[in-house]
Amino acid sequence: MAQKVTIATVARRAQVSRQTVSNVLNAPHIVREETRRRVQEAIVALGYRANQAARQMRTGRSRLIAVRIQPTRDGINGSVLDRFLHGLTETAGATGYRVLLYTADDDGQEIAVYSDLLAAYDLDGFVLTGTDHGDPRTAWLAARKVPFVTFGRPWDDLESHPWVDVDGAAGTAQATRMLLETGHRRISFIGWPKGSGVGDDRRSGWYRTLRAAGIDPGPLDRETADGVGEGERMMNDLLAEPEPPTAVVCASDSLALGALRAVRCAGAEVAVVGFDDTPVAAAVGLTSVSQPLAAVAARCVEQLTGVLDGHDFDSPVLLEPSLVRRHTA
Amino acid sequence: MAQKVTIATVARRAQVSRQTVSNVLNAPHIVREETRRRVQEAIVALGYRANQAARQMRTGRSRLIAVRIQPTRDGINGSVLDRFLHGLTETAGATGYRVLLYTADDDGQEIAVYSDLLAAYDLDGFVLTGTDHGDPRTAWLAARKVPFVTFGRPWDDLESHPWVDVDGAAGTAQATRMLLETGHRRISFIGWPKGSGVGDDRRSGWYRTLRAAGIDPGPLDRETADGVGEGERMMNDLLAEPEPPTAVVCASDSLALGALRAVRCAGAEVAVVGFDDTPVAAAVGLTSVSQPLAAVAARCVEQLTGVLDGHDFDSPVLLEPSLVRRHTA
DNA sequence: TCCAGCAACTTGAACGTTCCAATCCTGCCG
DNA sequence: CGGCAGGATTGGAACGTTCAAGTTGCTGGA
Repeated sequence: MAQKVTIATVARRAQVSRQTVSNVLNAPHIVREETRRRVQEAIVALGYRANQAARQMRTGRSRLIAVRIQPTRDGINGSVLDRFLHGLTETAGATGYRVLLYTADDDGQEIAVYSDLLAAYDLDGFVLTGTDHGDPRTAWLAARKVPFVTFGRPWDDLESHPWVDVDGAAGTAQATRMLLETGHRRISFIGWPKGSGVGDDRRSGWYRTLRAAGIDPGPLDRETADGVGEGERMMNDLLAEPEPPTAVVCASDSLALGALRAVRCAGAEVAVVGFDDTPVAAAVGLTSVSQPLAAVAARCVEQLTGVLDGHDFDSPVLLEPSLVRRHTA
Repeated sequence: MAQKVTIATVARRAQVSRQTVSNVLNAPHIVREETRRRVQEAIVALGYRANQAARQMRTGRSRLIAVRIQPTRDGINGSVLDRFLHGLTETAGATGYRVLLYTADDDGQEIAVYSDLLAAYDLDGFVLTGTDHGDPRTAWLAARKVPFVTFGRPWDDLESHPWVDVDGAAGTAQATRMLLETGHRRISFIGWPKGSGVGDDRRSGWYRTLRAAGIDPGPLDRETADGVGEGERMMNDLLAEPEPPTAVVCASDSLALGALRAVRCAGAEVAVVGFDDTPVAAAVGLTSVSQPLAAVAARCVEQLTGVLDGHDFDSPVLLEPSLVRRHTA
C-alpha cells in the first residue's frame, strides 16, 4: 500500500501551504485561479481524499445521517423500507453524505441510540419513518436542536418540523375515481380502525370521492386490523350483503390480497385495489397505489441537508402517489 | 446543551490523568481496581462517550462496516436483503460496530466506492452479498488486505476468504424428501440455467435426492430465467407432458408463484415449493425454503470482527435452511 | 545500603484537518 | 515614491484520542 496521502502531501506537490489546499476544497473562490488549478491537479494526481475523521474533529460535522431499520413487522410491507433506504443512500451519496443504520425496539431505546450516535459519531441528522401522535422521539430531537426529517407528516402540528409525506388521500381518491369511471357505483373501502393518521388519511380520499359522486359511503365502509386474513374476512362479510360491492379499495396490499382471495373463492367479479405497490402486488397482478419512494427519499435528504446548511426549513413536501393498473381493476 | 464531555473532563473528576481514563476503556487490566472504579463512576456520572472521530484518527479504525444496498432488482427477492440488513445492524451494534450503506451500479463503480470509503472514512470492513465466479470485487479487496466477508460462498476457491452461506442444496433436498415422503414420485425442478453458482447448488439438492430414491431426474428438470411469467410458462410446459409431475420444487419464490398460477389455472393438483420464504410466499400460502437470515448476518459480523481483532479467519460457515410448510405442499 | 525490577500512573507528541491571526504581495492613490 | 487597501497565502494552534516514553513509589535481593 502506498503512503497515505494527506493534505500536506498535496501541499508539497502543489508548492503551496496546507491551508491553501484546504481552501481549494472548502472555499475555492478565495483562491487564485491559477493556484487552484495547480492544487486540483495535485489532488487528482495523488488520488487525495479528505479524511473525514480529521475534518469531523475540527468541524464537529460528520456528513453522516442515520436511519432506523425496522425488523419487518409485517412481511408484505417490509420491502417499502427497502426501496426507501436505497433512494436515501443514493441521494445522500450525491451530496457527500452517507447513511448509517441503527435498530431499536421501542421509542425509549431509540432515544438512547440518538444520544449515543450524537456523542460518539457526531451525527449530522436523522431520518425518522412512521411518526405517531405525540411522538416522544421528535420531541427529544427538537428539544436538542438536532436536525431531522420525518417520512410521514407530524399528526399534531404540521409546522413543527420538516417532513415529507405521500398524499394517501389523493391515492385512494385516484383509485376511486378510476373505478367510478369504469362504471362502478358500489365501491367499498377496507381500512384500519379510525384513529391512525395514515389510515384515516387513506380512507378520507375514498370517502370524499364517493360523496362528490353523490354516493353514500356509510354502508360501504369496513374497519379491521391489517393482515391478509383480516382482508379476506371483511371481503366475505361484504359479499354476504344483500347488495355486495362491485369494487373495493383497500388501505394496504395485505388487506387487498385477502380481499382478492375471498373474491376468487366466491367466484365473484369484484375489482380490487391495494395500497403500496409491494412486490406481492406486482407478483399477483394486483392493481395498487404506488408511493414514489425514490422521490420521497430524495426530498428527505434535500430537507435535511437544507437544515444542515443553515437554511430555515422549507415548507413540508406532500407527494402524489400514482395508480399502477394491473389485472384486478 | 451542556459542555462537551471529553476524556479530560472525566480525568479531572476522577483525579487521574487522561491516559488512565483511556486505559480504563481500552486495557482495564492494567489499572488498579480502586482507580478503575473511580474512573468508571466519573464516566457514568458525566455521561461520557468516547469520540469516535478522535479515536479513529489515532488508531486508524472506525468501527464502521459497509454493506451495499441494491436497487431491489426483482421485487420479490428484495425483502431478503431487508431482513439481512436488520440482522447485520443488530449484531454489529452489540459489538460496538455500526453499519454504513452504499450503492453502486456495477462492479467497477463498487470498487471506486471501496477506495473512497476506505480513504475518507477508514472503513474497517465490508460485507458483500452475492458473489460471482471470478468476482473482481473480492480480488480487489483481497489484494489490498481489506477485511471482508461475503454472504455467499466464493465459487472458485472455497478457502480464499471468510464467507457465510446457506446450504441451498440441503434446502431443496429437504423439500424433495418431504415430497417423496408424502407419496410424490414425479417431482420436477424449475430452476435457473446452469452456470450460476447459487442456481446449480439449489438444483443439485433436488437432483441427488431423487437419484437416491431411484428416480431419474433428467426429464423432470427445467431451466429458465427468474420471474413469475417464466415460472408459469415452464409449469404449463410440464403440465402438457404425457406424464406431468405431481409436485415441483422451484429455485425461487418468483418461479414458484408462476408455477402455482399455472397449476391453479389448469385446475391441476400439483404441490409447489418455493425458495427464500419471501413475504409473497407467506401471503399466498406458498410452502418455501427459508434462509436463516438473522443467523447468517450474525455469523457474518462474527467472521468480520474476528478478522478485525487479528485472528486468522475461522473456517467458513454453511447454515441449514428450513422448510416452512404452508398450503401448497 | 543500594539499586534492579515492576506495577501504577503521567506527560508530550502525534493523527489530519480547519480556524484564526498574521504575513506577503500587488496595484493604486496622493 | 511612500503608504495603504485588500486579496492571496501562510504558520501556529486546536479538536479528542492513543502511543511511546517517561516518572514515581514500592519490594526485595545482593
